[in-house]
Amino acid sequence: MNDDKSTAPTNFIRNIIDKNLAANLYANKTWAGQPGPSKTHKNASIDAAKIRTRFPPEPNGYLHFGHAKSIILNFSLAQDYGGRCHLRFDDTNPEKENEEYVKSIIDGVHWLGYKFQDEYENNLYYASNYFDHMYDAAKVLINAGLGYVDKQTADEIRINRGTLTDPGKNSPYRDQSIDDNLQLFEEMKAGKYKDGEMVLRAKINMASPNINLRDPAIYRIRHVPHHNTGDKWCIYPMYTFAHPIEDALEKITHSICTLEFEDQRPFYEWVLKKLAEFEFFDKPLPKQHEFSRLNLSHVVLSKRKLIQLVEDNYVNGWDDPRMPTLVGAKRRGYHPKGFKLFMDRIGVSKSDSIIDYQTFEDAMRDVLNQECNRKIAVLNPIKLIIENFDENHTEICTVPNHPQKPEEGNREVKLTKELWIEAEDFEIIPPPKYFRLFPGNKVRLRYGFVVECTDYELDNEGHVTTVYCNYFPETKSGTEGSDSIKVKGNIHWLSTNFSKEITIRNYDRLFLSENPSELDNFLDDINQSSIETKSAYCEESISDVKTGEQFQFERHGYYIVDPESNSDEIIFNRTATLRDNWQK
RNA sequence: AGGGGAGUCGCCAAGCUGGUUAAGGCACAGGGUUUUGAUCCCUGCAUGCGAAGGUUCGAAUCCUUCCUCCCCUGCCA
Repeated sequence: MNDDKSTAPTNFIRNIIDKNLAANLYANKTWAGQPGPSKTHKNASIDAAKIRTRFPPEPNGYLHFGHAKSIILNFSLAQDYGGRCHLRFDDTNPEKENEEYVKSIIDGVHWLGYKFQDEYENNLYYASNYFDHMYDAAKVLINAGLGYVDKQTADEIRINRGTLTDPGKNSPYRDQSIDDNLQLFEEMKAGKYKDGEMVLRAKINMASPNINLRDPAIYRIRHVPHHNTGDKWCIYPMYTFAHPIEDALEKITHSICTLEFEDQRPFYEWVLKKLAEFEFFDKPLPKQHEFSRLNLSHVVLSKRKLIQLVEDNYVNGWDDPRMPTLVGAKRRGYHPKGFKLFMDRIGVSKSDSIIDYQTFEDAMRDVLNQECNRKIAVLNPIKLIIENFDENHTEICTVPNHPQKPEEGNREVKLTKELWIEAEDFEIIPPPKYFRLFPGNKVRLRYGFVVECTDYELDNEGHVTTVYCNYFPETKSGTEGSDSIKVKGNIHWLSTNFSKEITIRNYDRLFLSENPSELDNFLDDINQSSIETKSAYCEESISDVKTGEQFQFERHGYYIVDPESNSDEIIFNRTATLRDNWQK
């Protein structure tokens, strides 16, 4: 599974990096060991990191599968090219961000298996720690006549921005003197003005066909305390201005973001080019590259919709195993290695795409098959009584913990006269090609004996309650006679005397249609049977299991111990079923 | 409508400085192994690269026109 080197990730971003490296673009790039403008890095040594990438989340929500794509992309690039990947909180909007999200994001990145700190560097950064630099950068622009304080209202600015087809109109404050702008900007910072009263704008071109270049706002007034800087600031930079600066301060080489920022790239480049002209930054400057975000079928990934699912209680919180969040994935039993395999398989490109959920699930199965030891569980029990079996006898059966990994060892399971088997493993009138139990048919009790069905019993409603069999003592698994009777069917079982009751939560997809986001109301599309809770029997060896432990219940699927388990009740969440090629 | 992107097998995705039988994965179909109808292993699966023209000995790759889809008019990111 990990020898998936045939699918060796090659994508347009790697091609760009290869080309940049071949051109020796970063040969003279210095790094002072910490972020800063050109003066910080000026006399520093050559950066040991061949490239620098970053994952820059805004701490205003929980990480989801889409973030996982970006995290894995950026960190694996840094890993593969001998570089570094920074985790940077893009916390420039105090109204939405908080520490709780910061913590959960750090946990999520760690959970996926990535480190951003070691004995050499600690690459955990906050955009809010750069506010002084950003303020300085804004003044550089103002001094160069490239920035002005606009007293128009938000509405006026919007109207004067023009439309997609009509050019905008210059602000009456556009030609204010540099000194006035400087003074106004300082007064903004000093708290002299109210929220929204004025804004600092870059002076570019109000007639640009690219709306992002029509004198974008770069600083706004917000008298709101910040989770990191407290009351120090009442003006905050806009993302479009802050982001290129953050990247340049951190000497990022490849600034990778999603497609919707493509139109923003000219401004990103404008900011850096101007600041480099005034020696605020050194070359090489970071370059922005865009890839298409992850879309998964049968899933919603927009923050707004995710919040709705949680707040309106369609799911039980952000870590509900049905949620496409990282905390949900962890609780569902999705494995970090599975995420990486999945990302390798789907690649990175610029085309919009919707990936089958099946592809994701299949990558998980691949990983889980390797990672999980096996257990036996009977989920839908009916009784099987071996008529010719001594009711005082207990037969010890040896069971391998992992069929492909003998080094995982064996365990013992006890077989007695009265057993639980799956209701699905018996049919009164078998469908074509059915090779499990039916009257007259022989089947192997996995790891035990071959039995032949002699009779069965029904309840008042016609449901099978008990199946009667005779066993063939010479056919015990692992003995010479085990092959003396050939059978096709092979079913699992548990002694009614030696089994433990557990709780099972079988999860299924949360949405019925392929693309719920396209629907008028995605909430109508919720799968009402996305969770099924039931009690089941499991082998005794399950008793001392711990939260987070994962197993394959043979012939069923992959299960993980839920945190809500306690000494009285062990709860298992179904991560995924096994593939099933058998159709009736 | 102005600007920016994307269209290669059911779903992804290489290739795209022109020259190979158009990689690979997932899915699917068939076969083998197997005490999980799982895993694993084989085999098959685009005369075709959004469409139409053109250039060329030769085009998915170059040119022209057209079509479809996505993104952009926050003092969000």
